[in-house]
Amino acid sequence: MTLLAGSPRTFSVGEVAVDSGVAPSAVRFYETHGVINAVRTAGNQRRFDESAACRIQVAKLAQRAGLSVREIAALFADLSADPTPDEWADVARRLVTEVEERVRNLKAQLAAMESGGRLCEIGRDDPAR
Amino acid sequence: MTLLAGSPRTFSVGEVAVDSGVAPSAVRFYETHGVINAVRTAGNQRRFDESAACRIQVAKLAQRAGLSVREIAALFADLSADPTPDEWADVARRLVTEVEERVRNLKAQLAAMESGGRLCEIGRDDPAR
DNA sequence: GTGCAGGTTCAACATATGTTGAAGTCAAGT
DNA sequence: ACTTGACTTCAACATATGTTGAACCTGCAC
Repeated sequence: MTLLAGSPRTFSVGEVAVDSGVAPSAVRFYETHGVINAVRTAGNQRRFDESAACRIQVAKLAQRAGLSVREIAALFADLSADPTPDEWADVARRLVTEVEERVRNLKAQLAAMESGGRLCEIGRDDPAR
Repeated sequence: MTLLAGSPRTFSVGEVAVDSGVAPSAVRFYETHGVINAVRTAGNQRRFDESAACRIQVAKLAQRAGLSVREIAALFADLSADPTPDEWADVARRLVTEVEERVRNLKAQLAAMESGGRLCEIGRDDPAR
């Protein structure tokens, strides 16, 4: 059943920054843009669960693969705090599907250019030369 | 030998815009940033060779796959005006290599997360729980 | 209970990637 | 030669992705 809450350990902005390898300002930026979620202490300080650093590491790589912060936030939207392996698996599947689609598009265009003989008149008809 | 120049047809900003599916302002932007090259008429108007629209179409897809305009310009730097198939093939090879590397990194991180059992402490050691 | 490292917000700055508008010039058809 | 649509440059604006600094507040260790 695994209904027990895991370790209630939380992390400050600075800790998440170190753990994820980005600047504290970036951690705040990701929170305001929905890539990670925070609760607040009585004194208004952010506290993150242990998935935060992980989300950021994935987000950075997803950005390198062409996804915007908005797209990444949307992708992570289904993820609960301290997500289950199943939740992560679903996110991973959708993420990989998306980036592979983009790579497929790129490759198709390149292949069309090369097989096109001379140059890429892909979407164009060229009736009168 | 094929030393004969191909068709000396050139294209205006507006023509390249239509052929590549971007706005004229974007065509000028790509020229100032080295994605495409222009010569100038006596009256200072840009004239592009027929590879320009093609470069832009590839550039848009490469951007979707995570490359910056600067990176794309660097990739196209070796390309001559009206590039040979060999030149295009070399650019295509390097481009695909780069984007596939990024996808590999993304997948590796995701796999590490899932096989990690619980969550991603990838680069971190966690001596005291 | 005090000190201070590290937290808060907010505004300004910075870079990337473009778009828009003004003011003026070019090219191509008639 | 004129007209007119498309071109030129330049500055301002817009959005995305952050960083930096000022001014102030918290949490924790002593």
